[in-house]
Amino acid sequence: MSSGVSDALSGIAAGASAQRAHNRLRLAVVDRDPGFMQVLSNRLEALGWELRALSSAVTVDALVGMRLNALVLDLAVLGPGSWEYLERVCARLPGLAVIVCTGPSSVAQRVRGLRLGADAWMTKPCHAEELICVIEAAIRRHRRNEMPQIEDSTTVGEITIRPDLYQAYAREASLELTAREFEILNLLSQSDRVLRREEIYERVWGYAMAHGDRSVDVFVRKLRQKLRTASPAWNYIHTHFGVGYRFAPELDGGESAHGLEDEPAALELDAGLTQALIA
Amino acid sequence: MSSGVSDALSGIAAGASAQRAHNRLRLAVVDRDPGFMQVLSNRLEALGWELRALSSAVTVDALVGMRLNALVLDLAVLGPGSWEYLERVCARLPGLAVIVCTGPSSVAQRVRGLRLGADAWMTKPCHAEELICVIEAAIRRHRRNEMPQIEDSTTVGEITIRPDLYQAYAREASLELTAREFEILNLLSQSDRVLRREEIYERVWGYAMAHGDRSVDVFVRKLRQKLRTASPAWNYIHTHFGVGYRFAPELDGGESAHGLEDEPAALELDAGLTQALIA
DNA sequence: GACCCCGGTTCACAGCTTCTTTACACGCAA
DNA sequence: TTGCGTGTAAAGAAGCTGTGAACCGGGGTC
Repeated sequence: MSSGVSDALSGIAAGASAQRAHNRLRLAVVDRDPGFMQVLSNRLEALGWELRALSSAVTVDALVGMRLNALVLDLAVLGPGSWEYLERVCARLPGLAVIVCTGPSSVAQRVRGLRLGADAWMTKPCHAEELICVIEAAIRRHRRNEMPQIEDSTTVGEITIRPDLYQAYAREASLELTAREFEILNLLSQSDRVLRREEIYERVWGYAMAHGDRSVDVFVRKLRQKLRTASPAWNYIHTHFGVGYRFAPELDGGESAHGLEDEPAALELDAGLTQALIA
Repeated sequence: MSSGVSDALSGIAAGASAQRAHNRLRLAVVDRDPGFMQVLSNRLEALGWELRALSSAVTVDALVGMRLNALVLDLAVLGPGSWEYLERVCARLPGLAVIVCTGPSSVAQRVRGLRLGADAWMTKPCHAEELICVIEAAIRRHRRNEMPQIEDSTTVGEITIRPDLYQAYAREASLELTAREFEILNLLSQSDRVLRREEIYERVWGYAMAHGDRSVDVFVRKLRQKLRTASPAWNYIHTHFGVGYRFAPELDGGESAHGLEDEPAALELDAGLTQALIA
């Protein structure tokens, strides 16, 4: 185990760069029209996007692995079961921009597709430029979501969280968190409310949590363990039975377990709310 | 409303209704086609949306004041300067879903509109159902981003309900409600009318109540118990024999006997009964 | 190429909280 | 008074979470 901050740096850098590779937009297109793909490919290359051309449907899990920003589907290529496929993709990857781009269709079909979770419907033949704009419009909103990434280091209780180093510290000593542990701690620490497991999973893993998955619980256990050894007098992660977890530094002995007055977080929250309402 | 308790009551009623209004989606449409508006209006009313029909452009500040979820624009109505208007709206309200719904257009125009920040482009004439789906898709995406879903904490009587913490408080002390208890209290507190058991069950459990199930009664008992110990002077949950429960904070000693307060309740009861009999 | 290390995932079980069910007493309306 | 609906209490069932350990796969090392 390394004791200094410096050792942690190298490992962190790797993790961070992997994360930052997100700057290039990643797009997958399931289509079989070579001309269409060619035009699209040229245009996207000029824009610096990463294009993945697929001539047939891949498993949803494979899509998860691709870490896409957007997906363009030609339902005709998928054949029967295309609706089901569309639904599964949208359910599993709620943060993914899904655009259906296919031949002539009825209103009912378009309604169905949009209701299943597609973000937009383009009718072929269509201009590549327009399709790209539609994709951009869909991604634009998803992107804003990832904006509130606070890069400043914050201190809560005895713990200092440093997003720039992908690590947390207690009295100068690293907690030796793994990348995923850190992401969860960071997420929790940025929210004063109770976070449901599904919420945590979706924001950290990037896709929907499978029913019955207990990964979040296991990571919370590991986090608690490391937090306890680093800062034994404090209690950071609180369980809300039947709901999820909430982050709030509390001194162990102090019976401030439940109440509003001793929670500075509550005040901050209210301030945020009124601010939001004014705006 | 009678005096004394009335102050609290009116304030509460206002708070509750404001809360409820938040749940309804608010949409503004700038268009001059009466037939189109009529169809849309009918459909949206069935969905419970709040529609604001505008026959000409309003100032951006006015739009801000409307607290919309979505805006549908016919560029033709706006006339010259429509692009500029679109751009200003999108820049000022990044969280607003903006859909352009207008007559035939060129690819260049559509590209321009989307680039300026519109979320989707529909070409008239179009089917109302499809337009609604497109609006829904745009809102859906925006919603996901606005993570800190505005969950106001409300205070009724001596009780403060905090959805962000899944908990209720009385004089700074937690009521120690379980998740389900909280959900029921939260539901009741958001409605000032009598709620039938079936209604409560369906909205909290998510499926129909089995005949003879008494879970709701049991939970109401637990809630009353916790409310009583936390706030003994008040009465919050009222039983309407043969119908269901109604939430309304009332001071215990105050003999609500003198009419004004009981009258509306009686009326509601009758309404509920006839409704039940019809169903 | 074989091996090891590490982080992440899955599994099983214990302990506990919560929910449901059931039974009986009480009160309201006819 | 009678019948039905509601309040109350408690026990059993069901579900949730904490925890330790085994398993698996990728990446680096020898």
